[in-house]
Amino acid sequence: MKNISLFERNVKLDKDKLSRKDREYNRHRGEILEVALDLFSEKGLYAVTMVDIAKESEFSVGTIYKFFKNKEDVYKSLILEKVSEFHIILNNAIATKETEIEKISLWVKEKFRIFNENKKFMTLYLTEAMGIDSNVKVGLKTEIKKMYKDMLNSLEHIFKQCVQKGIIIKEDPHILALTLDGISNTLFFEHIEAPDRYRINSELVLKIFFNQIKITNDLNL
Amino acid sequence: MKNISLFERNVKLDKDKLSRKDREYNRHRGEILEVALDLFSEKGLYAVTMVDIAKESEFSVGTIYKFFKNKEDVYKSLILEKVSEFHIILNNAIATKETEIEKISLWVKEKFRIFNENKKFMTLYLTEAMGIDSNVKVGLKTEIKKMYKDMLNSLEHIFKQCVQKGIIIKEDPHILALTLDGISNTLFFEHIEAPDRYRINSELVLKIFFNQIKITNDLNL
Amino acid sequence: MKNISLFERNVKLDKDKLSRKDREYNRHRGEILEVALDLFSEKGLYAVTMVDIAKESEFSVGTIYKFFKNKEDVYKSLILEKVSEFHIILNNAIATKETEIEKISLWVKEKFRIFNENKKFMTLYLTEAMGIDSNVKVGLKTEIKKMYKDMLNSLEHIFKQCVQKGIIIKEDPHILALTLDGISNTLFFEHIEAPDRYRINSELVLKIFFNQIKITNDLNL
Amino acid sequence: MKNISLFERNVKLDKDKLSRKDREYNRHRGEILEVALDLFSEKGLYAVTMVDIAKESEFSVGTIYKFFKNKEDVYKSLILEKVSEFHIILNNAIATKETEIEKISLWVKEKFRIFNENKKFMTLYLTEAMGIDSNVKVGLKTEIKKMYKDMLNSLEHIFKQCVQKGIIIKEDPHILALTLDGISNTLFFEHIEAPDRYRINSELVLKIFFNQIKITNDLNL
DNA sequence: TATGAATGAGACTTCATTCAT
DNA sequence: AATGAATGAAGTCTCATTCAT
Repeated sequence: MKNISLFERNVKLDKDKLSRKDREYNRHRGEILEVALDLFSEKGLYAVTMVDIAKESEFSVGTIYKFFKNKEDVYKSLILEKVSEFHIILNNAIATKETEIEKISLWVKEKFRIFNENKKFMTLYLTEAMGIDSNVKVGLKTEIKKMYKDMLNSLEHIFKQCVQKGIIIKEDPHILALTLDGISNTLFFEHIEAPDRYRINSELVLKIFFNQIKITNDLNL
Repeated sequence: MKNISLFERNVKLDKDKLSRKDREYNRHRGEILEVALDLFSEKGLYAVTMVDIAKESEFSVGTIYKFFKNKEDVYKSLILEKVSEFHIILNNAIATKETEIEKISLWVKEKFRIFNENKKFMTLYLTEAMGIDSNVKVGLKTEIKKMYKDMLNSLEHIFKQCVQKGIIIKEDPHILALTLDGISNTLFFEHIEAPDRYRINSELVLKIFFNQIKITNDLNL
Repeated sequence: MKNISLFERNVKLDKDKLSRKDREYNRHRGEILEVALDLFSEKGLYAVTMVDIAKESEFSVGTIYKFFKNKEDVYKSLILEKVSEFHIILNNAIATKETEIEKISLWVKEKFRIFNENKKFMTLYLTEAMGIDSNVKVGLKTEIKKMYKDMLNSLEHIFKQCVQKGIIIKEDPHILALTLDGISNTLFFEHIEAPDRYRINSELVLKIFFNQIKITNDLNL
Repeated sequence: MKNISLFERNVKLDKDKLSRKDREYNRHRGEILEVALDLFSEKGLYAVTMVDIAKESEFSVGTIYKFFKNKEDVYKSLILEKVSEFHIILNNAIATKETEIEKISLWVKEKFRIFNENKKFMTLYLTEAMGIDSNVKVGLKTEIKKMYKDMLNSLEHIFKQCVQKGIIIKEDPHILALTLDGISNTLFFEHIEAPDRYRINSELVLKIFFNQIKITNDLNL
């Protein structure tokens, strides 16, 4: 059991004054999700049993069911709450800056930070975002896709403005947003798996994305 | 049931002269894998039962177990055999061309073709490649990662030569290979999900990868 | 929550001078049983949880256990106390009248009143009286049967006297008592389920029971 | 395990030529229902576990689920199939005879036979017919009530003709049908519980039902 | 050889009951 | 004294796997 729970913190932030009961409730719920994250990210939804979660969280099985409707609900809550939080952070990053380039730059920086601070979770998330929908019977993927689309839209909007301002090449903003997201996912993922092998960070991603790969102009593609 | 099985073909290629028995065996095995691909890619490993596979393939459950040791074995065989095939195709693509740029270009072209011809499978594959290790109890991910690394190494080797020849910017070849793989995965995946919305193809990926994104040089990243 | 509880009243009758504490105790106990009756008669013993009873009665689960040893005890108390009350009423009915016919007549009248005033309960009761013994693990049925037998004995005794006095045909008084009970249960039950369709009341039951069904005497049975 | 299964027999009667497989299926299904009847009639729906049924029927739990969707399905199948059969027998009894009195007479005779040959079942049936609907979540009672109403309608129809022909007193035929059903249920039920104490049989029920109870005409009801 | 009925371990889930606060 | 959070035993149900035919 971890002492500090990311999930708990999030819940607590929303409401300032909570009764002791409510604070306990949030703390316990957070502890369960924390444990569930560890287990799910290590073994996947189906290889983790409710008894596993109970044992690891030092609650009884019955108690888990006081907080969550069923196993799927644990999984979905875990993912959706955290993804939602991430997308808010990324959208905020975009909002706080003036110029388009600064926005994009901060977006990548924040994303790198999120990857680093939530290594376990990111594997789970990316798997779910790509994967077969029916990992969870009722549309976890659908909900994630929707959130992902929203997030990508914000990025897309910025690229649109970049193109209009003539800062970057004329290319479909959606494609550009996808590209930046794809590059950052791939490189940050590599960073998570082997943090010390390559000097991967947000600067590298931006450099790769914005710099020319080619030097000569006569590449015959 | 499809009449033609990709899986069957692969097996047949290995051995030239096969008895009718063996040919039948290979055809049956391929039919089962074909059905399994349909089911797994639609519902995931855990939502598909052996009875499902039996019914859909019009074999009995017992017969499935004549071909595969257990359910895991069906899943692993399905993925590993196909991935192996893909990587061979991609490596061949690299081998047949003279110049580095041609190699890379064909590599992307072939990858695009593979994505298009194996839409169902690619989702499954990318999920497994990213995902939780123990989707299958013993290390499917490990084996896939190994094959992925081999494939990436070949690509990396080409970039190394590109850098040496001064064709492209000085950047770690591994990072460059990852980047090209990441961009192509992301865009081809989008193409699979919404084939008609954006004009995604291998040319686009190459263009994005090799062209400069930025126009002005004074981006303050 | 009903304000007035039948159960409370019964308990209070037994003891004349009760402290405020005891009076409260009885009132609370009655309120719980009242709620339990509603729930059990609607959904049956197994579909009602202690939490249901607690919520509906606005007591805590722990408090319910202060009044009753366990869930079975709630159910048994509910049924036995009410059945006991009914049988007392019916026996009193018999005792207050002079002639046998008046006794029987009042017995049926009172039974009709009881059915009408306790529609929910009667379903529960008749189910238990007929039903499987182990609805409640230890012999609720046995206890009910004993009370039922006592009640029927009183009726039987009257029929015995009727037969002796030559008022009615010579038939085993037990059979006659059963018959009257059976007819009244069946018709009153129908009355409960569809109160307005047929003019069922105590007079009808008496008329049916005492009148000849046949007109001609040459029925070939 | 009983060797002979009432349930099996019924199924077999319907279709003359069945494959060995189908015959085995029907026999096994019948054996399970036979065991289930024993257990349910003794302990009730909720006190019997699927493991009980499995052990007693000498099948595995999984096998029970091959034949029945769930525990409720075992219970419902058990009751509905048998009740249906009974009602067919009773309706046939009515159809085969000429005069109304003969019809009624045979109806009661057949009912007595059914009670005697299905002692265990009748308790279960009558409980279910009266009881709380939610013994089985989805409307077993509703289905039973419908069948009961159909059966009673046939009886009612005969009484209507009796009244028209002036054979019996003018009374609502529905009430008369209910009365006969009520008397027979009550007395036959007593017979089941204590077969040797009273000479209860179909003749007695008919005699009670058709004979005058009273002798003098000056009963003051 | 092919079949698919049967198995039973093991998962999920519920809820009567307890007991620390 | 009253509460209701926590417990965990026990039930339902699934499905990979086996094996008699």
